[in-house]
Amino acid sequence: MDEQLSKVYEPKTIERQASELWSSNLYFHPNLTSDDKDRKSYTIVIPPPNVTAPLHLGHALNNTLQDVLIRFRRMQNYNTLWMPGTDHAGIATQTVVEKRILSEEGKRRTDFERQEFVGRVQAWKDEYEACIIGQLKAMGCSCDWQRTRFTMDEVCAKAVRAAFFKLFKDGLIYRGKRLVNWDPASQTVLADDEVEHELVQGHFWYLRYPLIEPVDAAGQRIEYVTVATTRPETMLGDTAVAMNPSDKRAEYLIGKKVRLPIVGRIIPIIADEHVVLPDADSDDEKARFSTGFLKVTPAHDPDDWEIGQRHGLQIINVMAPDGSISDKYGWEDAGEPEAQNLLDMDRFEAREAIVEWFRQEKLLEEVREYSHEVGHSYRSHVPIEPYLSDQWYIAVKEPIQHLKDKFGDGLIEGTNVPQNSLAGLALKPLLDGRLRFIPDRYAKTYQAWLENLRDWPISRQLWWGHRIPIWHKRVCLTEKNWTEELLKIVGWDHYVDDVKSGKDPGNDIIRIVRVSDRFEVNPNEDPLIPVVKETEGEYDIYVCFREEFNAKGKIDPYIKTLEKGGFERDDDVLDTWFSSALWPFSTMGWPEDTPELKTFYPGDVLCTAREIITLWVSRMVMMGQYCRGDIPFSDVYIHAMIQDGQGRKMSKSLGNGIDPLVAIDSHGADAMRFTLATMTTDTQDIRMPVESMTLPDGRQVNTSPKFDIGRNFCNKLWNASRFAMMNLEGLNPDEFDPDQMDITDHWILSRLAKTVSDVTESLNKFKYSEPLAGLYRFFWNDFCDWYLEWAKPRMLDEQKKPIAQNVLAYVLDQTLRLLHPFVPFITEGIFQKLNEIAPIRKLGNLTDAQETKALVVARWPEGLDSLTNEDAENQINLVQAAIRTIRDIKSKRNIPPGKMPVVSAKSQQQTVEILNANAELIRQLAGVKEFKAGIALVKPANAAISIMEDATEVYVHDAVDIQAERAKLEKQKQQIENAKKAVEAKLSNENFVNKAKPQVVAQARDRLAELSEQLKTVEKHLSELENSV
RNA sequence: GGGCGAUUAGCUCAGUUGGCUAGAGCGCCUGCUUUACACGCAGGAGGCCACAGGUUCAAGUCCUGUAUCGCCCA
Repeated sequence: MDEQLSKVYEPKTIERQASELWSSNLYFHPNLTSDDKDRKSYTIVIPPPNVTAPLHLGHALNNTLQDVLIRFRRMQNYNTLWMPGTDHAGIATQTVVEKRILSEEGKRRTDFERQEFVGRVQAWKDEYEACIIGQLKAMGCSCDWQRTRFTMDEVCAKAVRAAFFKLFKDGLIYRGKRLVNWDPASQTVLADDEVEHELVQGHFWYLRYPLIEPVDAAGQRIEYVTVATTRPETMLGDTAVAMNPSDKRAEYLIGKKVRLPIVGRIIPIIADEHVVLPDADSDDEKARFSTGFLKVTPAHDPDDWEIGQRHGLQIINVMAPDGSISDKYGWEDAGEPEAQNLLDMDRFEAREAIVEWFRQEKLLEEVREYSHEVGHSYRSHVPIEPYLSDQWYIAVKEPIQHLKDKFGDGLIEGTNVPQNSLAGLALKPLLDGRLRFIPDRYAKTYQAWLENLRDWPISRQLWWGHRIPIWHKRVCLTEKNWTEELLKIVGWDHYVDDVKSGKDPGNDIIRIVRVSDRFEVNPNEDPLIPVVKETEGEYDIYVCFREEFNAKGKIDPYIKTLEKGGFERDDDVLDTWFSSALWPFSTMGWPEDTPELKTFYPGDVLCTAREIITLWVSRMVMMGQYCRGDIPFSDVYIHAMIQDGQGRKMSKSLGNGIDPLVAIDSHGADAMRFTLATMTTDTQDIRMPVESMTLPDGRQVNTSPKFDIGRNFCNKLWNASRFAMMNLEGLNPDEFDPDQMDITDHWILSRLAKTVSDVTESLNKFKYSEPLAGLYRFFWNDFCDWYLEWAKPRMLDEQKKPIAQNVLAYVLDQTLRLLHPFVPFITEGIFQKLNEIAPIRKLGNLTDAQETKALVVARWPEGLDSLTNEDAENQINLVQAAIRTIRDIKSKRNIPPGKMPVVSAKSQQQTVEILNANAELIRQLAGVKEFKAGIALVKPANAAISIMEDATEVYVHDAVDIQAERAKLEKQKQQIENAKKAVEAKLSNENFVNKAKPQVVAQARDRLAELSEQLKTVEKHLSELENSV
């Protein structure tokens, strides 16, 4: 046996063997046959990792925690599904591929055909998907690999089209002109939560705008107004100057006009409450920097946009999509030579030039230092530009009429969120308690986000992603041509008929929108919009197809006809979160009502990091409710973020990240999992000191000494099991007789029983560190340090051996089961060997570890309560205390471990009985020749003494050292007196005695008695020492 | 600017509803080739629980404020 198992645990082999066992038996692949009908299901859907890059340590944590949960539930006989897969991560992946192609081939995206470029990204995706799945497998994730999905595979794409159609049909998707967060570098729009705010050292520039005519204000002549701005380049698009109506100067200036420098545009001074009044002493920084005059640039600032809307101001966009100054995107009065000079300059270059111009013209009044938050693209990291752009939006606060019956209507109390709006569908379950966050403080983040949610822009100017399933044509409809034009749209006449007759429109949804005012033609009311002279103009026609129509294969000829008629498919793709939102059910085959959906939806847990709460969790709940009518999971577990030893985020740029595969190589997958799980408490951050090391192949990589914790544990588990199995040869369950169990058997079974219930309870509460700490204590400090040591001589005794063997096998079996969710490989490996050596682990009628071929599907321990034994635990506690006391004396007196002194102890009757009954256990582990306790024993003159907590006196014979003895007793006396004083003070306080809980008072009294007894004993021996000198 | 969190042994962290004589692992010190394990065994040292007030018989734990650090969101 010991030949087969090496002394040091070597993870590689065991990891490979266990993986093969699991995958060849499809243990992670739940089948949907009828015999599983009665089992409760348990579902976790993986938050799909990005295919942008390999997994980092944060993913390792995230997936370890999910795997612990799913393995725990699988062992509890739930029908478990852990759905794996990856996310296409539109902008991120496209960006990395673009970068790679640029650096390796010097080509840009636009040098490729769209299909060709997408193919290149696809190749990247294939590479990284394989890498990621490999990493997950290496970590031991028990995902259902047969059902692995990708957000852009056909199963998910179908769901995306179906969901889009549903939203479009319900009128929740619309096209809008808005200021968006524009990333000029990647030239795409970003959602609010993709904008990172960074503190930037900038300036406030004070620019003078001359009035057309000077104004007399209370005898003072005003020739110009001064605006303060942090972004002078936007002044080219100014269409007003605003001031607060309560400003003293307002009465003279409102309604007057200024000439915009450089451009020469004449713009009005308007009144708006939004403008901050200047106040040099204010706590409000804005007031300190304000001049009272605000330049208004509706096309380049969100606040100004609002002001523009309120006052009907002109909207002038002065930039090209790449952030350079341009007169081709809405700026029509750029005729002045000064303005012409600025064209094609980058926005920051233009800033310099404009400031310089003002300086030259003596219109620059002042420049002040100012640090402020500036939004940056989370991808390209350039400052975002508020940019006017046409985008598709989802109306998130629009009530959805046909969901009124199911979800109710009207506003959710205390909010402006309608119950039957998408935001409402996500918020309500939280308020109803059906959706839970763990730790629950995160519920607040979720709630606040939903309550303040604005419409969700879903279009992205990318090539990598789900292309928006809309065909569009802009036509000029006139009184004369409109009938003919509309009839060109295949099916428009049938469509109108269907809608009018109340039938569900069949294969498509068609929307016609007048460009000038966004008026939408309603086929119900205006079946064939009679276009008259006043309504002539440009119209946008949008067509979206029903997914079932697509499925029937009828769509292609239809589209051909459309395209012949001048329709084009929208170029943009959907926001990545759109497909992520569908992930909990798109992976299971929605919109079909598949067996998977019936069995595993709604799921149970989403396990993720806190920045995902808004991006992902909320949208999954929203779309789960909307598409499938139920929440996708009831528990959202939010885990910590891993930081390096200095509390910094792990990142590529800092080079402080740890590759999970490196951790697995250096310490083993189980060790990594153990460490990650043991560090997982309710906190927001985990600090993981990072150390650089050189691999045998010369690579310089990062790892963490923290993984030693896990490795040491695995090594201990390995060796204890190895030792146990060396002693289990020939085990015969029939030779077990419960009456012959000794106290250590009763004790370890009692400790096991408690550990089982503690671990189970903790896991039910999503605790990780707690159950692992409990298991650590049980396995290492109880089982290894004491039980195994006491069992050694029993294994040499033919009488006692069968009992010890059976208990040992059983306890080891149960321990492996409890540890399995945390350290699956090593436990499975040991379990397989245990099955060979001791196939049946049962203790007569007491308990039975059900047989099973593999630990991964073994039953979770339960129902061991009858094995708890307080008497055995109390006795062993006392025995252990006595052993520690003796060991301490031996150590202090420099008695070599091999030397076996005679030891006696004096105590009260009950203790004496316990000590004598277990004298053999004490002799064994304290290393003494003889042990005897008595109530009236006298300390031999040459004995060293130690006084235990309960005042038991322990005498180690032939070991006296008067000096040391006295010092020790004096020190102990001091300690006891201090403790005694504190308790006495407590007890002499009437309020304490009267007000504290009775058991607390009783406890204090007991303590006092104990301390008095100890003190008496210590003093007695001190005085004896004095006398003996 | 809004929200959340952290501050306990040299380091990384536990410490449930106040009852603490404040724990663990690593590190440190002393001893040990004790036939499972030196990735180990035995023993030990080490803490005004960030600071200042308050509530309470009792505060690491509850409240208020201050300081430092971090994260999320706008």
